[in-house]
Amino acid sequence: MSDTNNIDKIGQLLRQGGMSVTEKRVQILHLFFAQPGNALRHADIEQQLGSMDRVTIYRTLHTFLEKGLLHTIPNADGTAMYALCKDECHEGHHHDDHVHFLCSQCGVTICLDGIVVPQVKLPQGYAARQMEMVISGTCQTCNI
Amino acid sequence: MSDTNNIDKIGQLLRQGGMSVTEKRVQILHLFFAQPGNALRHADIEQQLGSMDRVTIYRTLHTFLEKGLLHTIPNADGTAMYALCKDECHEGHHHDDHVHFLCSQCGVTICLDGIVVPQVKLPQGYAARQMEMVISGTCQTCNI
DNA sequence: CGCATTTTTGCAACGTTGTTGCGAATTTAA
DNA sequence: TTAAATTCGCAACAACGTTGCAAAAATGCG
Ligand SMILES: [Mn+2]
Ligand SMILES: [Mn+2]
Ligand SMILES: [Zn+2]
Ligand SMILES: [Zn+2]
Repeated sequence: MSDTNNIDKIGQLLRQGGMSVTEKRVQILHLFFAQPGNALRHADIEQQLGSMDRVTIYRTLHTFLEKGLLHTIPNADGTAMYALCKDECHEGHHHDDHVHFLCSQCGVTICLDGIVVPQVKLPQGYAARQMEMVISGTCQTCNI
Repeated sequence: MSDTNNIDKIGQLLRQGGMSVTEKRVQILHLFFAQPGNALRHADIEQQLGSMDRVTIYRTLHTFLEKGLLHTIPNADGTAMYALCKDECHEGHHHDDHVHFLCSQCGVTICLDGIVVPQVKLPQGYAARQMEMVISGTCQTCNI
């Protein structure tokens, strides 16, 4: 997908979710569309966008999260990671049942959109609502 | 298991791992043995032990982690959770392949020691080393 | 046991991540 | 174009975690 196509799609997505189309939101969302499967931390965005205020990045990530544009990925180190949702996600209603991969060599976090989190049978009395699966190891690039 | 038995076992475990047996370590480990399947946060320990220094708690958790007495549980909110390892875990070599359950009602995090994380087939080129699975929903107690 | 050595603890100070309040700037809608 | 609503940047704060260092406690040995 070309860069201009991404920018068109971004404006459209924002309006669809009832958000105003601002320069900052477009810039941040553009980073995610540049590498669709990749998760980003707040710090990654701050670094790549140089001059944007920290608080604006935090608030934008929250907005995108609740509007169903991004989802979070649980990780052992304490920092939040965000990645693009598929089109089926909407405001307050996520459909992200895929496995996440964390490369312990290069640090990249990847959505394995094709791999669905397998069901497990819980002990009597437990009711599952959401299942998260994170696999760590070495990624395609680091294995060459 | 009785309280005195726990205290015996705790001293034994510490010596086995080559750690000195100190009052603080015994107190912290005792909390974990009091409710074996339950995970604890730094803040839980600080609250339950009242007068212990924050830094001592952090350092003790790290020590127990690297000695194979505790393992961490990845979670979406940014705080680290710790739970007792099984006997098969040793220094720098964990064997924790069980599913974790997080109750979104009462907040408890539980090791489902009997439920093994299922295998998944990764795309070509990825090499898995560790797999984490966290299921959230409502626990036995909250479902009554 | 008594004593020297090693390890742990508490305190203070600092770093990082994330949140909140508020006025200025931007976006939207009329 | 203009007024209202929203967003942005700054400052200040809070929570979580780390590091250096001196005092206290644990360990090992004669
Ligand atoms: Mn994902
Ligand atoms: Mn566990
Ligand atoms: Zn990699
Ligand atoms: Zn519960």
